[in-house]
Amino acid sequence: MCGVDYAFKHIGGKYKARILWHLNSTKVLRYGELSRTLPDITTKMLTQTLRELEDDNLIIRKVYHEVPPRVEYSLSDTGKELIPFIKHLHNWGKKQLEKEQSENKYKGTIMSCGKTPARQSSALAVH
Amino acid sequence: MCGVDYAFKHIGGKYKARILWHLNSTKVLRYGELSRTLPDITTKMLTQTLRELEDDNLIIRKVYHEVPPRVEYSLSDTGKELIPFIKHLHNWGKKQLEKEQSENKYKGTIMSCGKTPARQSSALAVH
DNA sequence: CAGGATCCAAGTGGATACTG
DNA sequence: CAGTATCCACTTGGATCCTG
Repeated sequence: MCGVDYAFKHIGGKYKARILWHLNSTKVLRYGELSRTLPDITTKMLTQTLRELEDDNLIIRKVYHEVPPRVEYSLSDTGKELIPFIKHLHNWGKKQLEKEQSENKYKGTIMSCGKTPARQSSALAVH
Repeated sequence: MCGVDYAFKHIGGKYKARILWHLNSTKVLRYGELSRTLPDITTKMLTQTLRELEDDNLIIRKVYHEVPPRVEYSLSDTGKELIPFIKHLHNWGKKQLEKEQSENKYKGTIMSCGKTPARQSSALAVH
């Protein structure tokens, strides 16, 4: 077990980083707001993910005993420590996405003159 | 699709970050060396993970056509851009682990990334 | 409104045997 | 040495319906 392993175990998964990221920009979000912020998430996954984040002390869950019920989620101090890295990751991912997009513009027009070369025959191979 | 999503898709998984991390400390590693560095990985997972990293242009695969065969892996420039953030993650994870250990949650857990400590080179300290 | 409970499909990783 | 090839267990996440 190492730090990298540990970290990925706790903030890996499909939605955790995104939830932390959104909580950082908005400071506090209700359950329904989170649900709308992540349009593709199901209630099961949202609840489950929030529980895990709470168990790991990355977010704070505040329940208001009202009718109708209200629950607010915000970043804990430990969770805030992850923001710089998520930001780095976000920028890197965005850059790569843009790079891929500009490459895809020419896909199928100029680039495809022949068969795609096999992996082993790449220019990197030393003969 | 957002940057965070993209990034996690490409460096998520059980071994990717660890492989990049080790490649950073050692600069270049052969297949067998990586296998020994990550004692719990199977050849199937190691090969598969390396292929994905290569397809995403995060590592460079250099084949020497010798007998016995030799293949060396190293970080690409894009891969190197990920190191600062993996470092952040590593430190955060280590800190959390130590916090938990002092709470006796993980009694007897051995903390290390792989077999060889792979002393941090001076180049790493630059960041 | 903020979940809980099931059931199920897809994806991820492991064990083992074999190869150029 | 550096992988392939199968087969299989487990985990993750999705769909749907229900509730205090």
